[in-house]
Amino acid sequence: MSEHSPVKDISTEVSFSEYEAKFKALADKKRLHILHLLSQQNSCCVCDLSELIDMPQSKLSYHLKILLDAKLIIKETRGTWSYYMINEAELNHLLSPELCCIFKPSRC
Amino acid sequence: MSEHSPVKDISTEVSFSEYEAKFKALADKKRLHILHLLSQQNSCCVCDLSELIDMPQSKLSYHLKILLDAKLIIKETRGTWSYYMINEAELNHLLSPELCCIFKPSRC
DNA sequence: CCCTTTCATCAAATTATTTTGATATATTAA
DNA sequence: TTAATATATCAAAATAATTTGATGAAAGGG
Repeated sequence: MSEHSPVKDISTEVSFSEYEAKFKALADKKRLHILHLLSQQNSCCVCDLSELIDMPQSKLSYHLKILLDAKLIIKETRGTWSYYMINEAELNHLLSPELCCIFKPSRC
Repeated sequence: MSEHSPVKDISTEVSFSEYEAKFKALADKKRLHILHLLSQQNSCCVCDLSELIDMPQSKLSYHLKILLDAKLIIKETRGTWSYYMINEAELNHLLSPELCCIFKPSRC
């Protein structure tokens, strides 16, 4: 690695950690399914999603938190309801245009 | 999910499994580092990579296998040496152009 | 043939992630 | 106020992924 400056190495390190978290969030069939469902509605509350995906609420909340922490989805609270929606800008930054049909709301 | 045909559901299922494996392979700092290093050489053998990344050979082989199984890298055997290189087509299909500077050989 | 190098694979130990069921908080409705 | 609903979080159990050190196979050199 002799041709790299320390500064570049540090910033690359930081990127690796950041992307690790985002790819980790994507690295699960159930979460890909959640993203797919969210991409088909404008926004969706936990209880509706729980029925759609046939998953107990605590399990779903666990997975939503992982997606939220990775900033792949956005949360909006109204009363006791939590509405989740796709963070399209973030997915655009991360994924190829070819993947948009599966994981992003705006169709190809 | 009433508005979807079974066929579409099945193919989406298949996609989810396929992408799960690929994102799982990307979901690790060490493997991102390996991809980054490979993207800076045309190809690299395990022993050289092991020194570059300062990682014991068996551990490195474990991670290379995960990347190889996900088809994110390509392996070429010559004698006792195994040379690994980035599978650029696959990464292009998967990742956004913005990520190319970090994980793909051809610079932006 | 024997020795060395390169690499893959294995089993055991360790560590991380996920699932489950229970509980807690906040909001709304009666 | 009481009851019901929506959601988050917790701790324990269950699963899955990673690390480690050892072993073995294949190739090449002397």
